[in-house]
Amino acid sequence: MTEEKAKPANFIEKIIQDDLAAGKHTSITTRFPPEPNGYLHIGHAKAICVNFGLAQQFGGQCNLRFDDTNPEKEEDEYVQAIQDDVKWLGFEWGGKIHYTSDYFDQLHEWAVLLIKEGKAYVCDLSSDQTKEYRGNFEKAGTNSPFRERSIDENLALFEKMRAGDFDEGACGLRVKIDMAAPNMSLRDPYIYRIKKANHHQTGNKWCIYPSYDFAHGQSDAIEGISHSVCTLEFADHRPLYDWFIENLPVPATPHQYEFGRLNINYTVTSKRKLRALVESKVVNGWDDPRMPTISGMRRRGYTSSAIRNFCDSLAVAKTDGTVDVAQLEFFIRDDLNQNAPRAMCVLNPLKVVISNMAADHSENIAVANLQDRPEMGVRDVPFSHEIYIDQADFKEEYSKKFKKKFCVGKRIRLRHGYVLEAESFEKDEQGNITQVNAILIENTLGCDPEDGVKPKGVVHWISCQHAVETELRVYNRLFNEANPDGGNKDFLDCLTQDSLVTTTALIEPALANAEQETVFQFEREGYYVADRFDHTSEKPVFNLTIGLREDKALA
RNA sequence: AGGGGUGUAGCCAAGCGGUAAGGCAACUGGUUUUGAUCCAGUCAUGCGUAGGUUCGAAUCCUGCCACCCCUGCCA
Repeated sequence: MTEEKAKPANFIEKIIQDDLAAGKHTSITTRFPPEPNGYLHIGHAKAICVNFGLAQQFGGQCNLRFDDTNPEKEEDEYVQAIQDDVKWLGFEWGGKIHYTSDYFDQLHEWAVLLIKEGKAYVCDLSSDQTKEYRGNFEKAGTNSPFRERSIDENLALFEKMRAGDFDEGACGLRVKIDMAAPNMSLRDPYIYRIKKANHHQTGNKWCIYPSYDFAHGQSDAIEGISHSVCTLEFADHRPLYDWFIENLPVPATPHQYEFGRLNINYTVTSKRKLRALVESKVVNGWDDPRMPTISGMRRRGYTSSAIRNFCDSLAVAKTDGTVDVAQLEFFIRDDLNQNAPRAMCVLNPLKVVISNMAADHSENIAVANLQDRPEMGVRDVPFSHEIYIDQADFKEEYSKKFKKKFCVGKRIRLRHGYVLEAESFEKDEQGNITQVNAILIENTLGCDPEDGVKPKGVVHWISCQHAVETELRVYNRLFNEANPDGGNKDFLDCLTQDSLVTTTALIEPALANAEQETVFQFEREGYYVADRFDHTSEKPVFNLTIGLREDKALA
């Protein structure tokens, strides 16, 4: 075991440690509670890692609960996709999947109880009137004229709401707290509203639905959640959360803790904006490789362990900062560098003819898929007298900046192969170099030239007659602004024009048989993944996951 | 009559009265059959700011400033 410095505990871990030490809990239970109204994104990945991570760390359990209190915005497509994403990230939820809608009967019963205790009332104010009565930051609100309705009247009215006798918006159930509270969420919040929508789980059973505030804490209590961890914007709701727990005969007393949500520069992490990108067809769906959705990153070739490592590197604190994308990219490269098999792909082919090699000669060079990882296997790379290298690797004239490039009179090492020496090159009418003529230095497979003249550089290559064509989808960042949704900018005005460039390239024959979703490092070029859906051996398709780091001095 | 949060390097942060951890980025060198990786090293006399308490303050106190969130029958 290597002695690594322990990561300092974050404030939530400390709270849990204290609770456990004080005997407040013998075990802990957390929950990840997405609303199924869109796909999960990198911000959710952090929440998932925090909640499931806490459960793992303290030997507890984490529930997956769909917070489905607003049927108008939700769909079963999303509940399926969310499950796939959580599983793919590598987490297992405790027991069955939970839905807030599982508790609609109980929640309704508790709402009736609040009415019976004189703590809730049916309010007929329109939404505009409600807004006026609520007051504002500087001014206290005023009580609704319906606040003092009798318990019997409220009971009857609420039953009529439930029975579907009222139109949407005609009235709602509110809890009687304090219209003068400085915390706006305490000014008689609505806890039930009329929505005559079909619900993806409960169908047409209900036409009234509990609000987030009325459902969340009680659901936590029902499930025995000990630590309900959410993001900072819910901090104002905590007093309300606690109010329901105190005023209702709930089976447990969960507590809410808030941490700062994840922001990353050059990307947007709000479902609303991601949905806009999908609906305006800026991208090809929620799983477009340019999307910061979990399914998009997956299709991009990001691995789940890289995403988890990134999330674990993040602070769980109350600050609201913006993490540099470079930090995400570091963890992607770090994982791929250690695990991605290597292969060769030539993006801009330049033919090299080897004059001292028989035209009908061809041989297979056995190449390890990943150095120092023999279990990753070996493949045959065919070699013959005509090969392609990348145009960028041949220079007409030698220069110090390009000391590792190929040029006439200089030697170059073919990656995993022989050493070549360039003799001449040919140009077309436009002045483009069309062919390089070279000689092969004998006995240089796996060893240096016997004359002691070692090549300075190494280039990747493909045998002409064995090359396989592939489609390459080269992705750049979607936004050209570090903060696309900052200030008074419209994030749709910050889109990069060439966020997707589709080209063709030449790959080793072995790559055509790659399994979908396998990420390779195309040596000296970058990491590319065989597309999860479109790649086949007949028509290979690779997506750029991320480029290799580059020496800035050479750019 | 506003309330709730937060300010430590370019970015993310640890620190909880004893003299500024760590990661990313950047920059120097070295190794290298990937200009990748890897290895070694550099990078805050300073903790939003002004005072105060103390032998000693990023840590305690006071004032001020800045930023984020809250006025959905969304979550």
